[in-house]
Formats: sequence, C-alpha cells, structure tokens
Amino acid sequence: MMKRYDPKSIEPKWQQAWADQELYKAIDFDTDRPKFVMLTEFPYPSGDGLHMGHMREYTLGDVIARHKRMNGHNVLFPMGYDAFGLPTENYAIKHKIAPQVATDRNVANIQKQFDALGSSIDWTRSFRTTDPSYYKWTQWLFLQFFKHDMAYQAEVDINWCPFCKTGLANEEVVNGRHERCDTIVEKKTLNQWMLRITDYADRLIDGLQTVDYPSRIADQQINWIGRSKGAEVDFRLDDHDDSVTVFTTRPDTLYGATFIVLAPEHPLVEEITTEEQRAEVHSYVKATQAKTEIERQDANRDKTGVATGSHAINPVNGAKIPIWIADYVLMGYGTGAIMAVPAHDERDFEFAKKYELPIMRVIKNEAPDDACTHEEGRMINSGDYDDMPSAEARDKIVKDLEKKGVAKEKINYRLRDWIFSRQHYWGEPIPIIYCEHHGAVPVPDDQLPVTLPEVENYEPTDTGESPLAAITDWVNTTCPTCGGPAKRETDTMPNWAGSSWYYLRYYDAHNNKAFADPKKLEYWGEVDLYLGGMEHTTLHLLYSRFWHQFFYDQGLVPTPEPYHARRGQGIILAADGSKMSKSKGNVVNPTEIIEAGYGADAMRLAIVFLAPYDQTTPWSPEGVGGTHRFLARVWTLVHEYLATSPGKTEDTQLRTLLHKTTKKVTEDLHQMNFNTAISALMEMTNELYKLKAKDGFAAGASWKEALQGLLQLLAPFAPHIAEELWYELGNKQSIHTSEWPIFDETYLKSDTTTVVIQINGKVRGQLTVPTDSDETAVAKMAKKDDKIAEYIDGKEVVKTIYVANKLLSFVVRDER
RNA sequence: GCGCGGGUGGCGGAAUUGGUAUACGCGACGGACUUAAAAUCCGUUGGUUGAAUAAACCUUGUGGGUUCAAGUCCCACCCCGCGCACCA
Repeated sequence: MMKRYDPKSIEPKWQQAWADQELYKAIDFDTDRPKFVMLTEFPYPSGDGLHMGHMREYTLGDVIARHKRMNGHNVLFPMGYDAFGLPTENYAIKHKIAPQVATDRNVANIQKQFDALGSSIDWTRSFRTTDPSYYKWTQWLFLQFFKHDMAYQAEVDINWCPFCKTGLANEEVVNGRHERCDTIVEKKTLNQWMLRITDYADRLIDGLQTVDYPSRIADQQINWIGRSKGAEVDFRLDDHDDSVTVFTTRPDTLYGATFIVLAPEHPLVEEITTEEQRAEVHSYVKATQAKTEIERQDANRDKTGVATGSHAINPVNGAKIPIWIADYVLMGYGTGAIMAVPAHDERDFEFAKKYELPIMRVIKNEAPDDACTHEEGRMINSGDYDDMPSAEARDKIVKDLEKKGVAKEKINYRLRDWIFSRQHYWGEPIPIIYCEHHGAVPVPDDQLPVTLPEVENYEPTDTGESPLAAITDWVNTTCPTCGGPAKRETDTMPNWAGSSWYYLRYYDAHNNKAFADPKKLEYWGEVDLYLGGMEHTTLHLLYSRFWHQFFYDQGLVPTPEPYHARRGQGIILAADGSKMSKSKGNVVNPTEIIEAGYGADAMRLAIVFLAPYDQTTPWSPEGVGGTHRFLARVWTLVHEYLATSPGKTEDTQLRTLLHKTTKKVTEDLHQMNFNTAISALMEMTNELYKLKAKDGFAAGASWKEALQGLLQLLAPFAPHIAEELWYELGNKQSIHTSEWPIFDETYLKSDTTTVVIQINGKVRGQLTVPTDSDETAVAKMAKKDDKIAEYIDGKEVVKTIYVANKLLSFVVRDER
C-alpha cells in the first residue's frame, strides 16, 4: 500500500530540520556569491496573528528568496516585529496587563504561525522595535535629526484623534478620519516635535528616477509631495502701509486678478477689516473654526466668504481690487492668500458669480468668451503682454516683476513637515531633556536608551499630555549640560519611527556599539527587493526614504536610497469581493487552512496561483483544494516511479518537456509571474501522466531527470514536499541548496510543429509538419488537404503569408 | 476634477514582436470505484443552429478604423477599482 500525501507528516519534520541545519543563514562578507537582500514588511504583533495579507507577502518573498538561493546568491531574508503602537496599548489597557507582556504574548503566537509556513527566514537577525537594544538606536538616530536642526518644536494646529487621544501626522488622516480607527479628527494646537521632511521634498521626487519602483507607486509619492512651480507676488494694500503676498502657479493671469482672497486665519485679517465689516468678518471666522476638516475640505460645498472692506493694488496694472476672506483658501498652503482670477480658475469663477465680482478674461483660446478656462492661449487685456502665448508670458511677467522687487519664483509643496510627537505610553520616548537655562538638551549618547518606565496606568489623557507626564520621578531629572534640575520630554515617537530604519538593523542586528557596523552596511548595501503593501506608499515607504536620505547626507549609510526595487502586493478580498474585516466576520485565516490538513505547501501554492501577485483579487476557498490535489498528483507520480523498476532508456519527449517547463518557470520567476509558473508546473505534471499512461516508466533515465527537475522547479513554491520527494529519489543534500536547473535551447524544439492554415484570415485547418519546414513545402501540403483545397479550388490565391512553425495564410478571391 | 490600473467563459485568470482567444485551476455535468458518502480516477464543459466528438456562424466593455490577420495597434466613448483632491 502506497503512502498517501499527508502534509502533516512531512512539513513539521522539514521545518525542524532546516532550522537545525541553519540552512537559510545569510553570511556577512561572503565574497564567493552575489548578495541579495529580500525584504518584506515586518508584521505588527497584534492579537489577531497573521492574516491573508501577511500570508501573501511572506510567501512571495520566500519564493523569491528560495529561487535566488538556488541561483547561487547569498540571500538575506530577515524578519522582525514592529511592536510599538496603539493596538497593543489598547489591548494592554483592556486586559489590564503591561504592553510589554501583551507584546510577548502576541509575538509568541505569531512566531508559531510563522514557523508553520515553512519560510526560509534567517531568524538569527530578528528583533522587535520595542527592544531597548533596538530603540536605543531609534533614539540615537532621532538625535542626529535634532543635532542638524532637522527635528524642531513648534506650536502647531494638528490633527487630533479624540478616540485614540493623540496627535497625528497628515499621512495618517484619510478623508478627515484617523486611518486606524475611522474617528473624525479634530484640530488642536499643541507644541509638537516636527521633522523637516519638506527639506527633502525635491530629493524624494528626484530620487525616484534612480530606483526601480512601479509607476503607480512612484506617481503616488510624487502626487503626495505635490510640487508646484509658481510665483509669490506682493499686492500693496490701498489704505494700509502694508502688503499681502499671494502664491500663484499662473502669473500669466495676473491682469485678470479681480479680487484677493485670504484664508480666514490669515494674520492680516484683523488689521485690514474695516469697521463696517468687522461684525460680519468675526462671525465668519468663528463659523470657520467650528467646522470639521471634513466639512471644510468638501470641494462640492457652496463657496462662502465675506469682504473685509479693504482693497489691494494689482502690481501689473495698478487696479484697485477688493480683499475678501473665504474658507476655500487654506492657511496651510502657500501664503494663505490668493489672487482670484475668475476667468481662468473654476473656484474663483464660482465665487465671483455668487458674490457678483468682476470677471475678466486675459487669455484668448477656443473656450467661449464668457466661460472659465485654465487652458493655454494668447494674452489679451494684458498691456504689453498682449498677443504673447500664455506659457511664455508666465515667465516673462515674473521676471519683470522681480526686477521691481514685488515678485519672486517659488516652488510650493503639498507635503507638510512630519508631526512626530504622540501623546501615548507605548512608543519610543523622545530623548530630550528640558533645562531652565539650556532649553531642549539631547540626552547624551552614553545615557541612551531612555527606557520606558514601568507604570500603573497606560491610559492616554484628554489634555494632550502623555501619560508619562504623571510619572514624576521619571520626568524629573538633571540637565546633562549644567546638572541643574530639568524635566524629560514626555511625548513618544509615532509607530512609524521604528520602521523607518529597521532594514539597516538586519545587517547587524546585535550591535550595541552602533546602529550597524559601516562595513556590514557597505557589504549588504541597498535592499535589492522590497515587497510590501500599497497602503504604505505615502506613509512608511516615504518616511523611510526620507530618513535614509538624511542618513546618507550625514555619511551614516553608503547608498542614497534604501531600496533598489519596490513591489506592492495586491489585497486579497473575501470571496464575495468585499474587504475582509473582523466586523464583517468574513476573515479567512491561513493558519486554520493549513491546520485543516491542506498543509503549508498547498496554501502557499493557492495564494501564489490565485492571480498576479500585484492584483487585488477575491479569495477562492476551493483553490487550496485544487493545489492540494496537484501536489498529491506529484506525490503519487514520484511514488509510482519509485515502486516500479524503471527501464534505462532515454526519451526526447520527456527531455523537451522538462526544458520547456524550466524555461517557462525560470522566466516567469524573473518577471514575478508566479501564477503562470504554477500553471506551467501543472501542465508538465499532466503531460507526465499522459506519457506514463502511454509508455509507463520504460525510459527510466529520462524519467528520473524529469521528476527531479520538476521538484526543483517546484521547490521555491512548495518547499516541504519538494524536499521530501527529493530525498526519496536518493539525493543526499537539501533540494534548497541544489542548483537551479538550466534549460538548453537545443532541447526545446520538438521534431514536429503544428502550423495553422488560414484562408482570408480565418482558421480552416492545421497541419503537423517537421519543425522549421519552409513555405513551399508547407503550402504544397496544405493544398493537398481536402478541406483547404475546397476553399481554394476555383479561386485565385493573391497572397500567401508564412510564419515559420506558426501559420500559413492564403488570401484568395473569386476568379473572374 | 487630476494621476494610475483595469474591463476576456458560471468564477479566479492565460495569451512573446499583431499570428489557433478562453492555457492552468475552480465550479458544474456524465461515468468508474463504493452498501453509501467522502476521497480518488476517466470524460465533457464560451455561445447559437445542429442528431453529431459533421459543419457553419458569433464572441475579449461600446462604436469606428488600420491589416491577409486585432484581446493586442489607432480614434472616440462607456463602466469599474485605487490614490490625491477647494493645494490656488
């Protein structure tokens, strides 16, 4: 009785064996093999454990890592835990345990799940961002920002999540809601630590040219940074000895500026508002402040505004134009003031119509005269610039105004500086001490890390103060500079801090003298391939590029960019096409499927076979049954081969099949077309069954070659069964250290080929001909074919097209 | 509105430079095995007409075009997903 394929009896065995042999350990300074760093995003150890998204990401990463290893690379495929942050803190508060304890628990749980996947991760380099030995260096790196004036404090209006009770970065607010908990954010003015990411706006855009990111990722980052070139123009006030500066990307429309609009928060508002308008302006400003971000940013809302009663002078033509305030102008972008050109800007147009303000067309183009158009054209009503193409006038006007000192070129960014303070316990303490005499003083290196004190109460407060503020014996300290009484910073870092540099730590995970040895940083260099979620494009991915670019400027890292190539895996949806979510109860747990008896190999295959890796696609619950069946067929075939006494002859069909499949799988792996690689393996298996049915295992030598080849091609995807059968076939070394099969072009051609015969573009038949037959031979055969002859007889063949080994096409027409 | 993807059987999805559309898998149907079921194996499976595993016609979101030949190239349009969005 033959053994049945039973993943449970082979998978844990090999997982243990691989760990014991340290099969996947990356070697520092290995000069014999090219290095390859395969990075996937590290998980957050929440109580829910690994979900389908993790499964997809880590399986893909593992497939690539295993393939690279078999191709002779020194592969670093590491993993760690990103463990600071709100979910753990909330869990800890709810269960009345310390976040440290909650993290231990969750990590242990996830580690068990990880072990069951059969990943080739080098666990010797693992760490958690919450390890003091790790966050010591997160703090040290923060201080590098501080020492170079890249971290600063400012009293700013920030987005505040009233549910999580913390300030947020702009990147964490989606449609006016906190991306984690969906609570509508509020504005709060707090003294915050900020990082000058805007200093790197250009570098973050330009650096994209030197890396290999898909355009949707690069475009999204460029979009988010939002660089726009324009000019700042000063408008003198008519009745005050002052001026207002506006930002515009269309200085060519300056002659069409018929009013000015200030943001309600603009500092000039109070000064310029006339007595008659004061009451109205005040109530408008108050009403604006009462609005939520969602209300304020709704572009479909009717525009509202109030005149200040004051006027400004247009520097190009001396026109006296009214100054209004309106909440569609944002204080946080540009100068908080705009020149309104209703003829050439939709928003200004809408506003002008509503309040009956003048509209003046200054560019002539195909749009009707009374329409609003932002298209280019020729200048009109613009003095000396009349008749000039608008694109040309755009630069000329600024240059001319620059000479008069009332304008200058200016580039603005949508990107804002990164709000870096969080009013929570479970994060890295910001290593700053406040001294009455010396202000904000960095904690000296030899006193790092500033560890989190153990406390009774982790609950965040409503006041905007971190719970750490209540731990007075921790807060009160001495000034490192003068030794006088001083207080610690009580805010912590956002959970994005630890993940902004973690890849570098894998290069030297246990170093306590530096965040990593420069020689190791030099050896491993850029991450070769970084796989992660699309949702991190403008969060983690952008943040970590910023940190890295800054480190590069400080000489701390050897490469200008952290990641050579980035790929984003698609989301796996529930079977009905909706998002998997706990609240909907439609979450599919990969670990449960593995444990149900399908095994990790079938699960890995199912996920990779489902769709192209970067495509969002619904989970198909029956798919894993299909891949399990496929693996069982491979299992059975090998065992049938072993149970017979195979002959010794060779067979060219088997060899061609193997080399064709090797070519296909190899190319698919390079292009990350994993789903079609699996289908090629399935096709090969189906073919092998057909050949076996026909001739049995007579051609034993070729069979062994074909089966071993099949297992090697399968090894990156289904490592356990490949290893088991590989040993059963008599091999003495792991399949995962074997050399990836190479294909030989000379074996790819079979003796005969099928050529399709077309008449007037329609397929009318096919012929099996010797490979590489020439046109005349094939045409002759085709014409002998009864069916083809029927189509040709009595007609004139006007043209014949022949594509070798593919098709022969006759163009015929009736003879007259 | 702007940017980026995408629309192919009942479903997930295949289709080098334009060259047999629907590979592979799922599901479904029929059969074998079984007391029965599960598992497994074999066969069928885009649509219409047809007794047919004869033949013909139709079919890759819609409408045009180029070509011997179009899922693929060109023009116009419709729909879906993702990201950004009163950013001047």
